[in-house]
Amino acid sequence: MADKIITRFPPSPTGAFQVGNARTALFNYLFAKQNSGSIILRFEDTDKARSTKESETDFFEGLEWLGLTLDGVYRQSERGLIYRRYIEKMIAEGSAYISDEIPKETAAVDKNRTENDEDEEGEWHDPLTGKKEIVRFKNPKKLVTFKDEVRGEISVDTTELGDFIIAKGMEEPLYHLAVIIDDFEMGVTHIIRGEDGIYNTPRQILLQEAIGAPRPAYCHAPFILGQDRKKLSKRHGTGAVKELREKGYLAEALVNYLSLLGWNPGTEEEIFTLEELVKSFSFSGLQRAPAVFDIEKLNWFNREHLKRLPEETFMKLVKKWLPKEIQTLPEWSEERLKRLLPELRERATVLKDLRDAGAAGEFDYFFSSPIPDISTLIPKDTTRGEVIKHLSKTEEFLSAIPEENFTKESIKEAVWAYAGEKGRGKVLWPMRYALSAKMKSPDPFIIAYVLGKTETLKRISAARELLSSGT
RNA sequence: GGCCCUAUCGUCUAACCUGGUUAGGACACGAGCUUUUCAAGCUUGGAAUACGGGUUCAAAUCCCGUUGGGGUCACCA
Repeated sequence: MADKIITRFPPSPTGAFQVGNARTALFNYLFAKQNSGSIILRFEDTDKARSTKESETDFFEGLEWLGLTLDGVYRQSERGLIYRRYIEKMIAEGSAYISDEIPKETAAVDKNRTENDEDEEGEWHDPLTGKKEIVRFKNPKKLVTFKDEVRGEISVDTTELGDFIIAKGMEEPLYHLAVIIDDFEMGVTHIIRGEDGIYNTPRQILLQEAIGAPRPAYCHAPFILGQDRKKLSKRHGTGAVKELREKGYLAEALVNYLSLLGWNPGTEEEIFTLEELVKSFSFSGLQRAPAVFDIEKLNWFNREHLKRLPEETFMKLVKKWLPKEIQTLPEWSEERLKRLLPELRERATVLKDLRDAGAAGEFDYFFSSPIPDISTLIPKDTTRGEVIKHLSKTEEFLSAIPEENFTKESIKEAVWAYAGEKGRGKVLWPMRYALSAKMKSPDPFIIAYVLGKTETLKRISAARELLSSGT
């Protein structure tokens, strides 16, 4: 009987939730769910100086938004007593010892280290380091061989590591120690992380062996890089999950795209829901080389997922993203908005496009009568008299359509033959412009349908009268 | 820099393990069609096995080297 599969997502809350984090969380989630297991969220906040609550919040919100529900939350900062137990035991058993070495005197150095720059080179030293009980690991200095699900067998000689430091105090373990104690205590069976974890693995294995913990399975996924082939960061402008959310990307789209960065399902399918990914995910589809994040492809995924949204869901999003001002326009109505939905869905890449276009007045004419410009109403090579005639003909055709059958198709059908005969530009341009007063817009049939029969006729006749009496 | 990993269109990738494909798909890009306009849509085109050596009847595929890229070398995580 196999043990329950348990994976974990262990971010250090020292910065924003990045897409790289998101993908790691996603893979852990997929693998756990696929095997009816669970996934733990563990904040690795043992570095008190750099950990922040804001960062934690960003991770929580991002994870929730993506729909990755985790099965438990831990903070290493709250587990001091647990670590003490292990550290004391290791010392008692002789696998660790207190080093009386004097701390490095580094307080004055690196003071001008750049803020907020995670890629900064060079060592960082804790200026506050005082006299503490530095605990070192008694390194057995041997060759450690482990299996990585992506790269196969990896062997590393741990001699060079020396008696590395594992704790700054009895309740202050360093990363490696805290990790293996937590993974052991939490029953973690599979460790899926970024490829930077590869070289952490041997020393963690040494530590596991020292405390008698079983060895979990390891899987190291390649990194996600920016267009410059450097690790994705704020510098690229696309790294933060929160930013993508604020631009109106769909969580489904991001999840889908991220899943395909560094992994492939072995088929030519590309559109997946989270549930489908849970079914399809496998370590064997993981790549070995890093992948470059391409916002254009994400855009495509977003459009695809936008198309697939149920109407009610899309309607809610539209109401949320459309500027409030539009919703106070004189002719605003939900029915009209509902008829407009297909058009909005087709034109938007991200939801923010709706907000921007709305703020730019692109949709105003759907909810308030526009004032057309007389000369623009008249196409080239057309006389004012002709336009008046076409407009009144159009009115006549549309009037004949029963209210309940006033659809894009019937509207087009009603005027199409006449427009073909007289010249489409000469008939359709005035019609479209009379309805929208915009140089660019969807076609006149769609606008008329959205406006409804009454309003459409009203606007066309208004334009006609404007021409007849115009200056 | 030492050590490790890696290398197919601009990007994500299939084919590699178990040599024999017109090297396939998607994004992006070009062209055409359609269209009153703008989008969308449809059709279609260009685009890659990093380089150099081997092994073999045959190499994207196996081996070696070069080059490029990534990772890693903390009292950070």
